[in-house]
Amino acid sequence: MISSTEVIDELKRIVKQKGLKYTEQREIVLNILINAEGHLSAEEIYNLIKSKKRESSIGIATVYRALSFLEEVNLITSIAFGADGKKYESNTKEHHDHLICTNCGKIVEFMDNEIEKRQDNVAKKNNFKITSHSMQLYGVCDTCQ
Amino acid sequence: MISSTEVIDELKRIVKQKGLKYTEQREIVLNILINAEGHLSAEEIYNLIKSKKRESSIGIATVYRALSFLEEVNLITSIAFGADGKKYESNTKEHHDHLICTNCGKIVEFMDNEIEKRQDNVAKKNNFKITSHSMQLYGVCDTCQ
DNA sequence: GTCAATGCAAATCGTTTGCATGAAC
DNA sequence: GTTCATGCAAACGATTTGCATTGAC
Repeated sequence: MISSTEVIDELKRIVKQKGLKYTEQREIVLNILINAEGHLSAEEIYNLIKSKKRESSIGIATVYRALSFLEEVNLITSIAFGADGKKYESNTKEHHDHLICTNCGKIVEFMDNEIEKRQDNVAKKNNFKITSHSMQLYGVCDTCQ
Repeated sequence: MISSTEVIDELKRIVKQKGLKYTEQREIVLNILINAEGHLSAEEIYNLIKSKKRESSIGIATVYRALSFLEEVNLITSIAFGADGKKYESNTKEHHDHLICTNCGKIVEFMDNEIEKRQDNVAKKNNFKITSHSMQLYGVCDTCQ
């Protein structure tokens, strides 16, 4: 687990190293994801920014550009939750998979070392060099049953 | 594994039972998915129909409507492959997961009983009643490395 | 004849792009 | 001052909808 200031510093480092510019907007987007409980869509992030700090405006295009950039430099990760489109989470979190309630939308994160090991195994057997994986279990949660 | 005529009969049964109408279009879409090797998008199915039988026309909207319907009654399943949008496969196939090459798009299907077992376990521990799951391993395949 | 399904075109949604302007360096 | 990032609006691709017509029953 990495602290949030460390991630922001990392962003500054990457931006400088690439000869790019450090902007408030990229920091805001990253900060929101660091402090977010769950997984956010581009639109949700956009709305959060607009409602929280009404003095500074931000364009939805900038949110998308920031998200692509942050994912490219591996500070955040996107996951495609069914039809709902892409959602993002910051990489400050440990790796984990998702249990999703199809009724209320509740998401429980979990991690199973044995599954991870077996996934690597499957990949090896098929001569794939794994870069990432995505695993979601869909069902009905405790309270919704 | 279920035979393709059985699936078509199943479709006829469901349609009748729901008091709906049996149309050639729904049958065509289902048939394409039954006979398809891999996973097809709505657009790919649409193009297949247009090229194969140029006498009968079909609208893209009808393809989408047929796909939603068939998924709803559980004759086909959709999977969201990253940014490429939804793809469909018929439920005649055994359950399996996917290994996806991020370079050439090649998809390898696999099945691991131990992983399945562990998934059920995780669900039980969290009091979820699992309805389905989706698992994709992303990486670079043999020939692309 | 009734009602659902279709085909088409228009509408909508999420996302991306072009371009002039503004901000970081 | 140069160059990258931004904001806006227009463009885009995938999917959905409204509506008049067609086809299954």
